Parts: sequence; C-alpha cells; structure tokens
Amino acid sequence: MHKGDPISMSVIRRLPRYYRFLSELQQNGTVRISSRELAQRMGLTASQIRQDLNCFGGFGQQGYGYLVNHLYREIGTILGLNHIYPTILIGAGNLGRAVATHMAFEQRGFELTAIFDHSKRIIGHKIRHMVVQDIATLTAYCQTHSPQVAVLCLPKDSVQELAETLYDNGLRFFWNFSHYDLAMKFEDVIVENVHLSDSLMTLCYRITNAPEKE
Amino acid sequence: MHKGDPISMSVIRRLPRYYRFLSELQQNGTVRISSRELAQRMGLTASQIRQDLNCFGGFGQQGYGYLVNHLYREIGTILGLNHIYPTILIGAGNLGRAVATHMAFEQRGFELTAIFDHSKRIIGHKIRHMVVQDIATLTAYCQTHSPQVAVLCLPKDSVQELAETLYDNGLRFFWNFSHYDLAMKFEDVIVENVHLSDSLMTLCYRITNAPEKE
DNA sequence: TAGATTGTTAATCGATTAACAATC
DNA sequence: TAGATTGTTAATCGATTAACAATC
Repeated sequence: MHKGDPISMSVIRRLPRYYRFLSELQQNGTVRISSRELAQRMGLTASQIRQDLNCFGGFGQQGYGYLVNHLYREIGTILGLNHIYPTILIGAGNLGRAVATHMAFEQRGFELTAIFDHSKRIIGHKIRHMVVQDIATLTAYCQTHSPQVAVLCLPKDSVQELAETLYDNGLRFFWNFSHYDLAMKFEDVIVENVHLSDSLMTLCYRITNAPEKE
Repeated sequence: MHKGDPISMSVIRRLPRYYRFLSELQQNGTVRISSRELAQRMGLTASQIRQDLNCFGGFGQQGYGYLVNHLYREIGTILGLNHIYPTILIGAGNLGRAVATHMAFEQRGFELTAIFDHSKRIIGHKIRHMVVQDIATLTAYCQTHSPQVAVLCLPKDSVQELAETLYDNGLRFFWNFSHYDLAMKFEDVIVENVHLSDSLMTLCYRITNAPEKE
C-alpha cells in the first residue's frame, strides 16, 4: 500500500462498519479509542484498522489513540456522506416501497426525489411524501431534473428492458436490487448490487455445511 | 487448496452467482459450456471458475466442458437448496413485510413458517398466508415448532433485547437485516448479515471517488 | 488421431498480520 | 522522562492467475 495507490474494495467495504461502530462509541460518550480496543470490539486486528485508516491519512495520535468524534467525522467525509446525490427509485413493489420508506437516504449522501412504476395499480399512490409516477414519464423527468443515481427494485427482465433508457438519460450510478448484471453491459457505470437471494443461499450453504456440534 | 481444506468464503460467495448464470443458460437451452465462455459472460477468469468448482469435485469433462444442467443441479446440492429449514421472521415493518412477500424462501432452502412483531397495530395482519403473531408468544411458538432460522428485520435495539431469548430458544442461524452484531455476542452462531446502509454508503464512496471522465 | 478443455500444480499478486521505530 | 500507541515497513498468509500434463 503506497500513497496514490487506489484504495482496495476490501478496505472500502470496511469503512461503513467503522463508521457505525464509531457512531455508537460517540453516543456512549467515549472520547478516545485505541486501535487495539476498537479491533477487539469489531473482531478485527489492530494492525488492520491502522492500515485501513492510513490509506486516507493519519487520524490518530501516537501514544494516545484516536479521537472518536474526529475519526467519525473524517470517515463520513471520506465516504462522501456530505453529498446529496439526486436519486430516483424504480419499481414500487414490496421491495421498492420498503427501500423507499426504510432507508435514511439523506444521511447516506443521497436524496430520493422520485419513484416510478409501470403498474396502473401503483401509479398515483403516495410513498413517503412522493407520488409514484408512470415509468413512461421517466425520460421527461430525467430531462428536467437530471437525477444521478437510480435504485432498481424491478424484476430482472424489466431492468434489462429499461437499462438502455436509463443509460441514455445520463444515469451512471446504480443501487441494484435486481438480478440483472448492469456492470457487464456498460463500461462506465458504477453498480452496487444487493443480491438478497445470493445472501440467503450463502446462509443455506453455511448452515448445511456447518461443523456438527454434537 | 488441498482436499479436505475448508472452503473459503470468497469461493462460497461466488456459488450463488454461478447458480444464477447456469439457471439462465439452462433456460436459454444451452447444453454445454466451457470455463472460458462462462468466465467471459461472468467477468471472471476461466482459471478461477475451474479452481472454484474443483473445491467440490470434478464436474466437467476434459476436451468438452461442463454440462449446464448437471452443473446447475450439482451447485444447488452443494448450496443445500434441497433443505427446508423452518424459518421465522421477526419484525413486520416495511422491510420485514417486503422480505416476507418478496423472497422465494422455498427455492433457497428455507420455509417461512411464522412472522412476529410487537406492535399492536401489526399483530393479526395477514402477510402471505400468515397471521402476524405477538412477539410475546415467541417462546411458546419455539417450544412447539422448533424453528431453526430467524430473519431479523427489527431495529438494532430490539434485536439487542431479543438476542438472548432467540438463543435460549435454540436458534443458531440468522439472516440479519439489523445493525446489531450478533456474531460478536454468541460463539456458536451463524449470521448472514444484510447491511443495506453499508451498501448504500459504499455506493456513495464509489460515486464520490469515481475517476473523472472528462 | 488431433483438438479442445479440464483438473491440478506452480507462480504471482494482493491483503492481512507482525514488528518496530517514531513520537505524543 | 517513561509508557503508550501510532504510522509504516517487512513478513506472512491466502486468493487469483498462469501454465501444462492428463484425458475426453
């Protein structure tokens, strides 16, 4: 790990977890913490924590440790949570509605600005403070509002159909709950996949192949 | 990688993805596929695919490749999808309801048998074919039905409160959507976490730190 | 048989852990 | 100053890729 090297995905994916633990420590009123103690709480090694943090800069003090509040805010900045990326959600079925209502987009760098669906039964319904719009009006919406991020809560086939349209309307960032592999189709796109089925199957594997405890 | 070594998490987490791609190929009517072609479609190397599969056995034929249908079923068996682990879901808020209705538990090795919540407003409602039960009756339910897996769709604090009870009722396998770190609390427990917020923050990082394309 | 592609061993690459000098 | 703990370099470990003999 030398300065200027791109940060590895392994490190990036640990950042939100650090952020969570620090948030908790802060709420407990903990002022400082050493890498050793944080490591113990998180089930990591102190070395790893120091390596991870030093990808972004020296946030600690030798002989003292890290200031919880300071580190918390630093990681928030690194994650880019101070941004407000305008975001649309497509697919207001069970999952889409849950994501729309459940997620604290504003605290994670996003602002959910519109929801689309193609089902007549759903269009017009209110979710949070938003009226579900007809997917047919998507292009018009994009031209006036230029959303940057799309949350995809549609079945695979619908996403496949829609992919081109989304791309043509300038969307390059996707939070993808479908099983359609967007990243394979477009080069210059950033896709964060949430594959719930994969997660469930992984659990099944782990249960099935768990060491017997008798 | 020697025979008898435990399979690494990296390999395990790729299995559901293989399973998905093979399912698709099967639906297309593709009979055989080489590691090279599958690799190309999935954005992996042929080497990796052969290494991964050979953790579990030799499923191919030299000079020919893999039979799609055969490999698909083999991976299903490896994943343990033929099981029917009795599963309860706790927390019937937006997310819990979406998970309950959206997931094909039966095709992933599970059977959802009961749903619990503590809110008077939700208890008694029907989700799928199930009536949401009072969380106060959880212990009684566990004693009669012995569920093995719990899906946790509660806020962090509720899970924290509930953890002991679940453990005492014999539950050792968890699909955890909350931010509470069960794996830290109990030794002999298998927890598959789905941290949607972490995923969203990771996306935020990747957008914020994406290479400029001007 | 010749061509193709696997299964498997060896080489490389990257990520984690250990060690320690720097320094608060 | 002495003790503690960081930042950083070096060592280890594991995962991915390359190479190739085995064989269909």
